[in-house]
Amino acid sequence: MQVTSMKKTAPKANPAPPRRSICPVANTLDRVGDKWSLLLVRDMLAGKTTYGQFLESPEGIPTNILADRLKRLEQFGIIARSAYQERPVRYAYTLTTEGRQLQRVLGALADWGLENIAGTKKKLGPGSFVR
Amino acid sequence: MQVTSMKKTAPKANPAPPRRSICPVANTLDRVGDKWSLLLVRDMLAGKTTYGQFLESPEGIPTNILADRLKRLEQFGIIARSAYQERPVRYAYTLTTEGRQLQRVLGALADWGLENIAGTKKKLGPGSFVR
DNA sequence: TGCAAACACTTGTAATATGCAAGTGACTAG
DNA sequence: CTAGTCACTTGCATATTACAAGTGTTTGCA
Repeated sequence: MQVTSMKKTAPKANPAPPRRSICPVANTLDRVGDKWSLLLVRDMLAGKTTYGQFLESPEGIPTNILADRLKRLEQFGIIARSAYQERPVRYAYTLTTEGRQLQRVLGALADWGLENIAGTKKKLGPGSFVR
Repeated sequence: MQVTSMKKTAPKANPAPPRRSICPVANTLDRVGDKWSLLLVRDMLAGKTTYGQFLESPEGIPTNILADRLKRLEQFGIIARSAYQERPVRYAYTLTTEGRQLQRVLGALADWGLENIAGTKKKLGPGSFVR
């Protein structure tokens, strides 16, 4: 099939999603403002790196949501994917520098929950990200 | 009406929604982990109190979502509703002590956005909640 | 050589949430 | 009496989420 013009192949890869406002809070929420994204960041801060490890978390993220969120977070530059072995290829997901800076957000969310929601507990130990 | 046993009439009014885990982050996200709730908290920290004022924010929250979120946040004890005038009755929504403590979360989200998302700006002035 | 199992997903489908437009009721100003 | 405002509610189309099941690649083991 002959291509007579390149009209359809856009010069930009992504058409830049419309932003709700210039507010930094609104823009941050558009990236991680859902029920799952920040839990994945939490898990990565705690040292988890693989798809299987994320599935083990007690909240029980559905597999399709997990795949979607990993893709989104990677597109936003919050996490990076790298193969940690070939044959079979296995991927490790880790936080970028940007992603690691979300630690302050996670810490604030955790503090609020511990103070204001009965029955919440921080799991201390080597894997804990808090402070 | 005779009550032979109290098995069915629960001592609690609400059946307590199932929690995903005891993690303070997950529980906090179950209350405010969506695209709109924290923007309303932001607006209230900035001094807004009425339904109409929330609608004016640049993000453009739909009216049904606004009504729903105000109800939810009130149920969670994050905001309180009070009539500031009778005839016609008009309501003011304000943060509770718990709600005001979300300021740390908002501050962290704003800081992250300002550092990592190009084009975001904090609107300084009398209404700014940052710090 | 065959077979079960693990990993990292993808697909299908139903339930739920969101976004948009329009409508409602109580009042108020002209 | 009419138009307009405020604070919502309702209907409906679309999008997102949750749950279950399936896929392809590879390894361990009999």
